[in-house]
Amino acid sequence: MAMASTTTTSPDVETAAQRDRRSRIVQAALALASRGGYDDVQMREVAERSGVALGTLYRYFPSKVHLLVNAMAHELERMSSRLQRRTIPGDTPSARVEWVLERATRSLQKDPNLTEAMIRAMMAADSTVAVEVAAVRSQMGGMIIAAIRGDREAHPDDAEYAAVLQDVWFARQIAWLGGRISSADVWRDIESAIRLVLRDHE
Amino acid sequence: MAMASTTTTSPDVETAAQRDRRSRIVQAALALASRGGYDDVQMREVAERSGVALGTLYRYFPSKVHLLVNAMAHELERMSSRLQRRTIPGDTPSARVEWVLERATRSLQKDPNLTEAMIRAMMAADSTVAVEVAAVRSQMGGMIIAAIRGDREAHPDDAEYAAVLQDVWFARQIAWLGGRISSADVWRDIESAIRLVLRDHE
DNA sequence: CGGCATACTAGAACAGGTTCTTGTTCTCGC
DNA sequence: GCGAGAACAAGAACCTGTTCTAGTATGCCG
Repeated sequence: MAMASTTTTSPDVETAAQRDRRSRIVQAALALASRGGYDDVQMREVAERSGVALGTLYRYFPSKVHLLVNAMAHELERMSSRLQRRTIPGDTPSARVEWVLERATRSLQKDPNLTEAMIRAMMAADSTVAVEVAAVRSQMGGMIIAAIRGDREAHPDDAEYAAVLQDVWFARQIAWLGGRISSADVWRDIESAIRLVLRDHE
Repeated sequence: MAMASTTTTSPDVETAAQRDRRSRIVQAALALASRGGYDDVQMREVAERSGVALGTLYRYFPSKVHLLVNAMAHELERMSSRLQRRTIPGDTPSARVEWVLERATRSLQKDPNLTEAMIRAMMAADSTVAVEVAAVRSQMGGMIIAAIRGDREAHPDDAEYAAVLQDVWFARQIAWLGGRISSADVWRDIESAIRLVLRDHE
């Protein structure tokens, strides 16, 4: 199954024009998501705004969910790379994880519509989006694990703690989207879960 | 805001025929969900099978999500009332919660299509479905809290533990739906979260 | 240059959730 | 029994995600 053949440029490699299109599409999606959330990201309008035909949009992103999960990965990547440029403050794993997750939560909730769009896409993801979803989770997991670890050496259970915290984090966001808890509750619940999960892991 | 007025029977109270329609609708939804999951529950077919007009279906359940979340509450209610009729085995909270959640998980996964339909509906629920979603969560939370407690007296943190475990439970179901983990992993992950969360609470 | 696959555009077409319209039936107070 | 309003049936209509069709442009290999 090596590189397929010789047609056009080799697969995987996009021309500059294509990178440009892809980027315009993601930007348009983010803008629309920010304006009115998940429902306001309408594929026809994304296509129009990014100056591509509807069919082309679907060539780049095979569904609305793919598009939005990709956009989320894009946003998390920015957040994560900003994080890696500094040392996480805090003397205990809980403190550091709280710092990181609070920052991420606040940063996302500054733009509730955008957050709603991304979280809903994550939830709606079926197995055809598994790869993209995995990218998002690994980005997020990486941030949490780094925070647990701090400057100490890795602990084998770190990944498990991170996974539970990530689950709670997503679940609380959903509860918030579902109007079941307030924006303030989101953070209170997450904080309490962090302490609960990391209580001995000082 | 007392009882509105005199028209028809008083609000809230359904006639026998209406209870019957509602029940037929839920049954039809469950049957279709069981046949092909969320996508196979098509409102036109639910209406047809339950012998009501599409408009009537929408009078009873204002959206597909409402319908399916209601169906889930319905199923959990059955499960919960079966549980209340016996003593939960196990000497520790972990053991009891494992017993309950494993039973619930297995019972649901016996019918993966149905489970998929219900979980997806839970995920898709926005604030207009808050009441129904709350019912599902409280049903589930009640089962977990009862298991934590066992025959001892209640502990103030029980609800918090139950909330985290429920979050993990839902999140793992989603991961499974999303094809990111296997059916076996679902249970393994939940079990490990139970032990993690309840480790001191013996 | 001549083919030829691929990418793209424009727009129609399809599918299923939701809404709306029109006419009928049921319920209840009088 | 009668009239008013709620509930219902039947089906058209609408909206948006997705797919399909026809035609055009582009890049590449011989």
